[in-house]
Amino acid sequence: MAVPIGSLAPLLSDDLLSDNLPQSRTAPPMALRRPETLTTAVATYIKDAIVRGEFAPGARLPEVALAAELNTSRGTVREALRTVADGGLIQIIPRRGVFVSQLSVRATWEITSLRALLEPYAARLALEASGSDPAMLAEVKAAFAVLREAVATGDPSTVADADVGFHRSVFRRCGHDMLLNQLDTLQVLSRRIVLTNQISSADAPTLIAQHEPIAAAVELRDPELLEAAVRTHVIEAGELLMTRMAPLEPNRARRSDPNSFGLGRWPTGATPHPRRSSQSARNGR
Amino acid sequence: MAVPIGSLAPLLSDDLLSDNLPQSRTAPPMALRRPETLTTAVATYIKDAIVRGEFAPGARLPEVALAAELNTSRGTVREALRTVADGGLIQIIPRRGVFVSQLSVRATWEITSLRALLEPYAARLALEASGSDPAMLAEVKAAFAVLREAVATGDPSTVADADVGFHRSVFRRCGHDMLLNQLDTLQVLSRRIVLTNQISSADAPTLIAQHEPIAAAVELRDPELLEAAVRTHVIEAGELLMTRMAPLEPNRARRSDPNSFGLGRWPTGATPHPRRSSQSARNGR
DNA sequence: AAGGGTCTATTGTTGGACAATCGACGCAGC
DNA sequence: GCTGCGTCGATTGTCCAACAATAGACCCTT
Repeated sequence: MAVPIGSLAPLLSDDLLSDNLPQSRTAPPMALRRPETLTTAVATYIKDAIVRGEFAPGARLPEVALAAELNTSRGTVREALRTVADGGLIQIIPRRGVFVSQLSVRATWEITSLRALLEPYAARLALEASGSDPAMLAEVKAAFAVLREAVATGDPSTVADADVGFHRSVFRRCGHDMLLNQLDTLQVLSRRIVLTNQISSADAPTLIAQHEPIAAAVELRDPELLEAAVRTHVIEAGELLMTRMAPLEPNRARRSDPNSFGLGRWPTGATPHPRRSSQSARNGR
Repeated sequence: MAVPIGSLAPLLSDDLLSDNLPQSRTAPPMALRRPETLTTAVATYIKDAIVRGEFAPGARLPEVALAAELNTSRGTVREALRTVADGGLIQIIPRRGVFVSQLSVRATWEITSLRALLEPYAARLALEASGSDPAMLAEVKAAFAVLREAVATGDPSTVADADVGFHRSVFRRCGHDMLLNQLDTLQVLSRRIVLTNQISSADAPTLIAQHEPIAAAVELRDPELLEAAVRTHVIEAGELLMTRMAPLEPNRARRSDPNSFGLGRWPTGATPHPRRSSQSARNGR
């Protein structure tokens, strides 16, 4: 009974729960303090499972089944679900249940445009905040290396992780908590879309090529150039995804305004890398 | 007993709950369908109470007290709290409780910079989507009128509401759900900050003056001008708030980088209201 | 095949219960 | 007097068992 949700049980019931039981006497390893609460653990687990593609878009997540699989109470699962819902990964419909959110072209556009707006700014803040500290550059370079490696392996999941890692290395030090949260959330959503629309190994060169300018801009310590590079990449990647998934989405066509979103509606680049060239600037894209 | 949280009880126990009880036989007014669930009601109530200033920043919100005041179970309150937490109004610290989030200068900077980034874009999308439809302009004008009126009354709360209303009228039709959500959330946060840092009636003229260009840009149907106007206003308003609250925040000074955020770190305007003459056309894209 | 009625699975919500933890209080020792 | 260490209380985290309400599926009738 209980809809087979996936291979959830083994992980939680054995690892997390045991970590949650009797250990109050055994000199709590201060370093390993678990800031987590069971609810948190469940939430991140569900989140991961979704991102990992364990649940198809539109799939339903019944509370009882989850609770059973995870060996927790319904209440805990409910709380966890509300938490996950903020990330946009699932959708809670009042008396009908929670569903893994769909990956529509429109959603992709929304996510991409948001990223195209936020990420360049964050990157610039990070670079400016870094000053002459080489830490950021080192991190970006390392992330880039990881990305190359990942691409070499060809494993989509590994590539996706590396991609996320690279981007994060660029904006991580932005010193803007809200912004960072936003971007992390958006990236999770992006990653999920990327993974479900298999990036063929044919895209590998493109992938590397697109990231190149970003790393370069960091190396040059040119905030404006970095901004432009990040924006360009985010938009191009988004467009690739959208064009690739468009044919797979037949319905949705009868929208009053067919291309009210569609390609092209991107944020105009802040500082269209202005001086640096008289005005190639114009179309950040 | 039970920490007196505020005048919560009267509203919920009498209004919302009654709406939640027996009415299944009385031909459910389809129009008035309550998409709400008790949890939702509690959540919005708490949210409103905070925004209304009923709870001071840093105040604690004990679950039991809330549950008692609202005549609901702890579970429901907990769920509601998790929901409210996403908005950033409260902060849940794992085994310590939930607290009304602080209104620091830094938080103000984060909120403002985010708005300065998102709102202009949203406004532009809305304007472009509106095409020649006069609906948007009408709405903006109406909202502006309401704002003038509100300023005339001098009631801070009314003014704040009118301000929020005006802004929303400008970006509401952006056709970008995520963006809209973001902005609504940010606006709630902004509003709270504005209200706690009493905008004296002396600011009235400034307030009106700052909104003027926005309405004008909408009337001219000039997306770039609108973008610039919105960005300028958001930033100026934010700076006003920050300078006003800075002196009240003595600590926080010993940050390694005192003005790692202070004024000036704003997103460079896409088109820092530069020309508008020669080639604004360009963005027809 | 359409309409309507019933049934069932799931969600929303409650109440009570217990362990774990954080912070406060108060006591002892320097 | 101040610092450090147990105790205690209040609050949170988590579970359980139960019930009403609802949405959707199923089945029956016409």
